[in-house]
Amino acid sequence: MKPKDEKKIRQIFSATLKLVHENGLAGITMGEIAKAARIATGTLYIYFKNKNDLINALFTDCRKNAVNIYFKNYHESDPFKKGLKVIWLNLLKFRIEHFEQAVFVDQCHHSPFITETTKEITRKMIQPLYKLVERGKEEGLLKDLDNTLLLTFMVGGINEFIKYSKYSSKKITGPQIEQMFLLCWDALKR
Amino acid sequence: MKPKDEKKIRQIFSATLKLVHENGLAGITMGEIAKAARIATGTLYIYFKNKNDLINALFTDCRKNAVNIYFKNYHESDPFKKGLKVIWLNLLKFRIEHFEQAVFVDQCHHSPFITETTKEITRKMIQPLYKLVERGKEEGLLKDLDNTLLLTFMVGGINEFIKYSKYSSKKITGPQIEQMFLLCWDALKR
DNA sequence: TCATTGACTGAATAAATATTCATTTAAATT
DNA sequence: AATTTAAATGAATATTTATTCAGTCAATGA
Repeated sequence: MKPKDEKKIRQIFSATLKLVHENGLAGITMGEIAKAARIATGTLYIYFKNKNDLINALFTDCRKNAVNIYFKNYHESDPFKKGLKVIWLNLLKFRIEHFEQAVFVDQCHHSPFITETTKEITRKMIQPLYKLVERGKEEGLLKDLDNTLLLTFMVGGINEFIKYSKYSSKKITGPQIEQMFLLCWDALKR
Repeated sequence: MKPKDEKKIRQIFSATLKLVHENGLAGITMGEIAKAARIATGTLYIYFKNKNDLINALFTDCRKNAVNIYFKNYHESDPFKKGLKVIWLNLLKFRIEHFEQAVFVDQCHHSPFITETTKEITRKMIQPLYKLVERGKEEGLLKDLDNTLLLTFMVGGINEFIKYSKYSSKKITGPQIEQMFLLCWDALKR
């Protein structure tokens, strides 16, 4: 028998991400996805029960990718500020390199495709970041405010800047990255 | 003859915003919009040539609403920090009260509906904010960095925090607002 | 009051899109 | 090499959705 080609799933996923980035969730059809993935429309239905399933599977996949990367190279033993910067850079890098995923995930949050259970994944994902901020407060290095407040400021600045840089197709430079972290740190530090 | 009912346009707009907030751009149909606006499907086509036109008109309307509000109560003669806070509060308040518009506009940026010319509106809209930041730098109060960098950090924190608060349906409190501005100011100030 | 005009309706039609399925193809097993 | 099994195809079908239109209604001006 012929086995399923696991590579096809990657093809389908990246075709979908590309199309959603260009046209949004509102602008994708199964036909176009298949074409972009260089397979027949019917083949999509071998790998996914239907459009809904495909989108939900891709959403879950994106979230997994993201969470795997956040804590890369972070060691509890590092001094707090250094550790924070490692994670902050991971967040930044991931968002720059996988902007398509960010666009897709954002759109999914208001869409008829994603189920409430799938959304739940996102909430679980950010738990470790809460711990990080908690540590910073315990060490007296961060402002003693809502974790959410601190985290959203940390993430919001990154997200917004990358959005603008992508829309105006300007590359982000090394010095800009340093400056961004400075802004972030000045905001959060006690 | 019977005149067009201008109130209907508002009905159509707010029905569309409501539906997009719930189901995203991918989840709206002309039929549902009509139903939510309590009119017949055909009537939509009296006010708008087609779906595309409706969406573009709504987009333009949203942008106008936003820009009208940003500089409310701001006087050049106010000291910089006070003026900044006025505008910052306007941004915040608008985003909280018209979150549906924010979701809609965001989704439109990656959609097959919105034309490049319509998007141009957004770019023009933020020009006055650049001037504001420029003033802060001239007065030596803000960090001497990219305007875009400063602005995106100012806006990004707001947007992200509101997003989280809406998704978890937690009301934003007065003290939180003060704390948010503190974070923002600490980030931007020299 | 009546005639005219254009808004308004919603069922009918057209167009777009998701999904199925008969057939073909390719890998694995005997 | 022959047989089996499931993947792969893409045209056909089903479904959903945008758009039209013939008929009705309501405001206006003569």
